[in-house]
Amino acid sequence: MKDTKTFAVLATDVAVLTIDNGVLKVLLTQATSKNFKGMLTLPGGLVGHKERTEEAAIRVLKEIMIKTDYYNEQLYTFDDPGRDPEGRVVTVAYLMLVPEDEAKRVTRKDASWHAVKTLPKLAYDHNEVVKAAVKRLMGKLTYTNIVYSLMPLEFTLSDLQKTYETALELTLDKRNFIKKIKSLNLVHKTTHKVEGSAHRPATLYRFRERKYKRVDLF
Amino acid sequence: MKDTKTFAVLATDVAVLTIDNGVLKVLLTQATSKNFKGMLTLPGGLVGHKERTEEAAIRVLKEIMIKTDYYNEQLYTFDDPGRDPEGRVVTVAYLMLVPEDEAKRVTRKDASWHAVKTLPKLAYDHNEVVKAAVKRLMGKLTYTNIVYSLMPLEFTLSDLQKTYETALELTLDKRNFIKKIKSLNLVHKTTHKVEGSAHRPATLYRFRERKYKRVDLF
DNA sequence: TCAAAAGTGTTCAGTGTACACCCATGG
DNA sequence: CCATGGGTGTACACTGAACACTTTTGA
Repeated sequence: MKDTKTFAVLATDVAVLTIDNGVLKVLLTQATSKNFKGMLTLPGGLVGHKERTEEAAIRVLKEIMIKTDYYNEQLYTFDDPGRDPEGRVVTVAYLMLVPEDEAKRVTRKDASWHAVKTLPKLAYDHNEVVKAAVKRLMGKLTYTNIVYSLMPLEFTLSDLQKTYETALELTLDKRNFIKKIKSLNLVHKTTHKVEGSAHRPATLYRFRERKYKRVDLF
Repeated sequence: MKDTKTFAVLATDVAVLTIDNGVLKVLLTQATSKNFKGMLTLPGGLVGHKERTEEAAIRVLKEIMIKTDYYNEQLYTFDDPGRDPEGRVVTVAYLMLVPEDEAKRVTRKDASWHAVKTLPKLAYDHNEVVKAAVKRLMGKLTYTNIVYSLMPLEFTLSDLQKTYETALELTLDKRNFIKKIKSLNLVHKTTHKVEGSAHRPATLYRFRERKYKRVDLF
């Protein structure tokens, strides 16, 4: 066996996550393969001969979303020989994070957001992929600053807190949270405030830099 | 392009790391491909048609090492279309950790350990793979208990400390280190001591469990 | 008795946690 | 004036960090 060149079909799938109104969601489309007709699936497709898997992932997403320059990282490679009944398909999965306000900008009709907590059985091993994506997200939220990739340009500190609470499934004390965020120097005030709410207007903040780095949260 | 099935050659490479006498090392073999003749390379090979990449990785390692049931995790998939001059080869890289006392048990003559700090130019993109492996190791040492996979069954607390110091490139205070390790309840004393040293004999310890879990170190 | 590494506690600073009330606005 | 979420400070416990000397052994 060791001298046999093996030709595998190379694919990519992307778990695009966002937080929508206090719910962690993943972007799903309708499966087209005859084996999974009628089921939901992660956006994905085959990789071109000269193409990197990440490029292929972006190419596929461009058919679904207007913008694709969001946080994206390689997640895991799924290689079970039986994962696709049609043959040996190895998929390099990616994790993409989209801010809540951008998540509306999904252009294809068969694509929509689904709460990760209540997913039906997905095509292929995509339930497993989503699980890995959520786990990765939860890990990275606690020891890096990637939360910026889930937030709009300007946001309130309550928004930020809710994002952590939703994604990490915990509740935080408002005063301690703010103290922490301020001590890490991740954000700065803007001169803007949220208008039109039936209560004291919240100050809008921005991240000092939207660039991945390690920081020590919870 | 999106409707073209792409056949890629699927390979696997393993960065096997160990700590040898205060030096972090990686297991390398002689490259055989004509493009990289004479260079060193990570152990690796092509993946069989019905084979998982991890199985293939273990199969390849069995030709080099007596035992292979060490800590092993998928590291990253390297897919640059130009990474192998002979054609499109996508490699799923693994990270394996071997305890110092087991590292002697390398059976093939062309395989040997090399300090990761002073590697020559390796075949393919294997310098990059090693770099990713070391980075992963350093991360996991700080927030999990995988250090067990680098230690022999019994070890002194100084050994353990030196392992962290070597792999993480830092120095630790002995008293604080022991306090930390004890508070995490990771190890327990044995009745054995190290004999024959020209100083007070050190107590040997064991891990309570050699099972991956998150813990909060440094 | 000397050299070498093992083994052991305390103090202090800083961080994490618990906790409650007033503020600004729209309706 | 009421309802709603925004915004703020303090006290205490705990953790992390700095730091030095005695013990046990072999040579």
